[in-house]
Amino acid sequence: VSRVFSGASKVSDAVKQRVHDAALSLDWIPNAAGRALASSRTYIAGAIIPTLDNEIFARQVSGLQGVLSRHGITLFLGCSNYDPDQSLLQARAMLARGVEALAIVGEDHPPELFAALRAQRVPYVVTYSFRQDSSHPCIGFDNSAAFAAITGHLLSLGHRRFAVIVQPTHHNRRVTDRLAGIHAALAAAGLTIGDNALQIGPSGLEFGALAFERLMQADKACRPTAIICGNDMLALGALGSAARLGLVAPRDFSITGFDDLAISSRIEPHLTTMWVDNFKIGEVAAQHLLDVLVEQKTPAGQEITPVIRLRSSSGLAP
Amino acid sequence: VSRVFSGASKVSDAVKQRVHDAALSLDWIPNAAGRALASSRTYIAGAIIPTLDNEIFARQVSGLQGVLSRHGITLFLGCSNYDPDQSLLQARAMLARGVEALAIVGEDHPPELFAALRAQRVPYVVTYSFRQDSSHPCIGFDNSAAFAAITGHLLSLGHRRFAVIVQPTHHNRRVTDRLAGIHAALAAAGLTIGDNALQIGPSGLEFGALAFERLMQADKACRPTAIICGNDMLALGALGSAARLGLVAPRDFSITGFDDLAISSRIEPHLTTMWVDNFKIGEVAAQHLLDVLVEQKTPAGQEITPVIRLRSSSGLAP
DNA sequence: CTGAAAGCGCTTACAG
DNA sequence: CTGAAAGCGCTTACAG
Repeated sequence: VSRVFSGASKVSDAVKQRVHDAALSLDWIPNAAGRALASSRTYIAGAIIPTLDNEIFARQVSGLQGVLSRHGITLFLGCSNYDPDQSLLQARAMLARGVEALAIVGEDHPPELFAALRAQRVPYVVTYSFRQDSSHPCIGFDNSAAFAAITGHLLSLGHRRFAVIVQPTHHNRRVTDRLAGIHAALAAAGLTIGDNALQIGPSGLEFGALAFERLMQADKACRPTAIICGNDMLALGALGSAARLGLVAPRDFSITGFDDLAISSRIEPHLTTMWVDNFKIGEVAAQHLLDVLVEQKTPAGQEITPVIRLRSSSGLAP
Repeated sequence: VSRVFSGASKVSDAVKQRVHDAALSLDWIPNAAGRALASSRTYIAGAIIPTLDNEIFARQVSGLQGVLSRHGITLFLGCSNYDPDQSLLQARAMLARGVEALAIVGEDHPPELFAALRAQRVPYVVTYSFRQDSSHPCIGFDNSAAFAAITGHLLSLGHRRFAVIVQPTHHNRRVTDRLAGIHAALAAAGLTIGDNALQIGPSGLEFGALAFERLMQADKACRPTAIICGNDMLALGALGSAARLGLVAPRDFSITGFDDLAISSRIEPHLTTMWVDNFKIGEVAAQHLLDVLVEQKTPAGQEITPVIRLRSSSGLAP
């Protein structure tokens, strides 16, 4: 039975047939626990992401799942909800169940998590974030460079008064890196962001709207002319607010997002933003893990470059 | 070691300590395959959804995953991409890996899939769809009744010329049911949908926009005054198209969606739609499966009633 | 409370 | 090509 089910080995067709018939009539399928124990292979991989509520992570999981299932590997999914304790728990549960490889979004996790992966000799890749000097194999993009590029675009349009609306930075190095990129690009132009011009709050339309109102309460002479948002949702929320206040981009202000959601190019004004191929990140991550598992390669990183989409929400400074 | 790690049994504190110390210094964690083989429990459940690209399914998986992981159960995730062959393959892979329970979106899957679940005695629930006379335990809502309700709302506003924009019906009973609900409600009012007034195409902004243009090419006297869309994305696409054509809801036409995406209440006009608590569907599904696993209950269904959100995209017929 | 042993369902040499 | 046996790492009575 084992020889028949574990593929191409020397079994006569007659026996093969007999085994298959018996399996069919008994509803028998091989037991993975027995196989795992005997072969020390589980054909299971894991993915840990912050949340499925954000389509960028959902797309990554799609990419991972597609490639892995084509190679006979089933995927465990865990969500940390941006809580490092949760990501550690999920990782431990997956290790105990014998995952052979793990993809995890970002590198801001407890050191115990990476230590456990090393101790169990489970190959892993960090996805979404990419830093040249990271101690982990990364598949993603440089958050700092991406936001420096957006800032550079707005500077080239003549903007001098900047504001920023971003997600919480707590346990989220990606956001910290984005802020660092903005600060660096502004500093190179001799500019800074004032205390009131940095709005930090929950990712979503709601806070984008609120933050925009706060920013625009200032005297017209001091108001920011360029608003950099940490993602499209925040920017779309801000644009909703602008419509209610009678402010129009790019006449009264310029605004940028990040992610290039489907809706962002289909509302007025079309949103200037950056697109990251998250599906590809998932696929590349899966391929890297397979390379390590199947061909014993050492896991390397790979940078996936985001693409800037210049649209009508950004224009020359007034 | 087994007694220490499998929880509360009679082991002296001294031995407990010694075992934990040894485990720590050796980076030892229990092997799930051995445990599964000896105990015939795997602590694994599975979820099969059409796609993660749709936030309604992503939310459902979040709900499932949260409840299950709190009960020590890890979740396999599979996506079928609306392909019945894929859902069968994924289900088989999960059964072979010993899932103890399965949640699967919708009931339009190959009979072999449900037969395999029964043969392996793996409890399952069908999610998202709910039909009183279904042969499966369902946790979700009645797609037909939901769309009959939307149609009823538009009828009560005096509309008599209806059009429909929906997703492909192939291998997707949920869409067929939605159409049936619309047809039934219209038939009760002595109305039908003309051939040209039924637009079927890929779910998304793109096709929504295209379908709307097609519908509005007709003479003003024959144009539909009420457009029922299969989901919010199609409706938002249609509204984008309307803006370009200079048509305004609810003055020139009324339009409805389904899902109540975050953006739907934040663009002009606010979209009339229906909201389904998909997170709750996931949580309830997980709880039902746990009830079956832990307390040997027989799986029952549960209806999760959608909520209609009346907003400014629908109004009195011209 | 502790130790020793059988057995869960496979894979993998090994002998024929 | 086929059969028989050891062993993977646990759990679970059982004896003490």
